[in-house]
Amino acid sequence: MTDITRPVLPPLPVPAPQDDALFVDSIARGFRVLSAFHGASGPLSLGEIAAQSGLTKSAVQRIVHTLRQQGYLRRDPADRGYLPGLRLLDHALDYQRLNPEIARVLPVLMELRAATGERVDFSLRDDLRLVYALRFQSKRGFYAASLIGTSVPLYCTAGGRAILSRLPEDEARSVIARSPLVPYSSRTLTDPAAIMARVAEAREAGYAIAEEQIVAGEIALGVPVLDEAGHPIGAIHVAGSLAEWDADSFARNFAPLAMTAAGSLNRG
Amino acid sequence: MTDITRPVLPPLPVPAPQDDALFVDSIARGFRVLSAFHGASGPLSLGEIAAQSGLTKSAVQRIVHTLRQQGYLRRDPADRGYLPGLRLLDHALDYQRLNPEIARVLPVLMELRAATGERVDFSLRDDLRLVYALRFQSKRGFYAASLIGTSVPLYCTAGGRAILSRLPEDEARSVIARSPLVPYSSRTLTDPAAIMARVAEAREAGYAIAEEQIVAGEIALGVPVLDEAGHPIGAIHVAGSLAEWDADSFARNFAPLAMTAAGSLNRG
DNA sequence: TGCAAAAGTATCGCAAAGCGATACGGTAGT
DNA sequence: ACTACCGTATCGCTTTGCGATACTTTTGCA
Repeated sequence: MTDITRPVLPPLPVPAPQDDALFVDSIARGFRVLSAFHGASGPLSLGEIAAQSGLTKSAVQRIVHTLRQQGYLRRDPADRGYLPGLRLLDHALDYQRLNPEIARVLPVLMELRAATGERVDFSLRDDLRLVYALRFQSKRGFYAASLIGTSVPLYCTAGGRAILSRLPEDEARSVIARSPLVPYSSRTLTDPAAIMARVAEAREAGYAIAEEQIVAGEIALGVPVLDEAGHPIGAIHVAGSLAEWDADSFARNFAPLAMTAAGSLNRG
Repeated sequence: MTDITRPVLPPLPVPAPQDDALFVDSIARGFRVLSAFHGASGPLSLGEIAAQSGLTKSAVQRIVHTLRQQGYLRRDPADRGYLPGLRLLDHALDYQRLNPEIARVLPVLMELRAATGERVDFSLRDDLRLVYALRFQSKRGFYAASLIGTSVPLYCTAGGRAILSRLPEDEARSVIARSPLVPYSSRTLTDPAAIMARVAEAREAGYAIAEEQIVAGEIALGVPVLDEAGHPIGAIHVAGSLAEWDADSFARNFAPLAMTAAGSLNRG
């Protein structure tokens, strides 16, 4: 089984600290502290947090104190450093509950799960990455990576390419240019031209297929989900195992279902 | 299907703003703003956030500005007020990844899911409530309430009673006394003595059974998960439908499996 | 066993940073 | 057209959080 404590994806596309303005609110500092854990694979000490977040140990001390009071941070049970706290889940729940896109997609995704029998999920775009927002597992499988909030890059995922295929050509190129093109598996495409070729195929077909771009043995089919204006905001995935399917049969079986599902969203 | 935008549970046991000290960091203010959404069932305007959080509109304005920059808040796509932002999921993921209890429980829970074929989940105690941290659905069912971060009270859930059964008697009483004893369904027990009686049964049996305490038609079995010191920190649930099971057969089938699972954790 | 390194806690004064009041432009809904 | 109300902007005052320093405790290694 995969180790969930370790970020599955090597360099994890950091979601741009939002460069808009330079001025640093102390609220932002609080989140800098929490964000220090994005790269962590275990409890963090005050010093480590300070190093990661670029803040003084003093500042971190005070902030950690507050965050602990509020339940957003806690000590490691074994008393080695600090860990993210339970209260963070409350906010994640609010996000899921109140997000209109998720509410719209949920029933359709459930139907798709029933129709395909495979793992299906819905993820939302955040600039260069795709963040899993809903996931329904299939009967058995890689539960390990099934956590909400996991994110994957656009350039090497089926859903990501499906999204790129609905962006203006130059914007798609820009996404790829700005992405760190690291190979996650031996078959990950890292050549911009090759990626754009796949994107073009996806534009034509209306869906994208990705074989083992992230995880060995996995095949995924992605279709874009659009907002009212027709801009891609996320993607629906159907994911299966290469032990049971080859690309052609997978697409033949599931592409129509997935596209119907997405279609009902996009004009419904 | 249930409407996920509305908090399923009426008064939602607010997780105690942590009264420890009165001094209010501005970081805490930031979270006050985010927490305003806990009671919301749609986008919130600046004024509504101000009202909910007890802050000035000016303060809220500034805080919201920062939170938006950082991606923790965003405007409603339909341009009516604000909604929680995607970045919140990043932190929820960190919580799940780095939490040692979750890492410990995950494989056991997967096994239990396979062995039972029913919905199983793991939740962590936060004072008076139980917060869902991991959930594996069964083939079909109430996906609606399946979101991570959902919380339920201790006094009327199988897992909650399982936890109470491992607390010192007076502490269990205190939990019940401090809980708002509202009936979620027509069969919810709200009499402290009756609840304690169930807790005593659970202490004896090693597991707790709850029929329709929260959701009509649902039966749940809960076993406590302990830390090294033997204190209950959470619970494992197996949940099924009363259409397929009665309490006795449900317990006969799943109590041994669930207790074995928890047992392997508690002394492993 | 004992020493060194590092972690967590505490204190305190300065100045930066956020708050509150007030005011303005835009958008609905009446 | 008028009236709320929402979001945005501006600007002093002073609250509030930061940084430097220092102390106690725990960890890890010799």
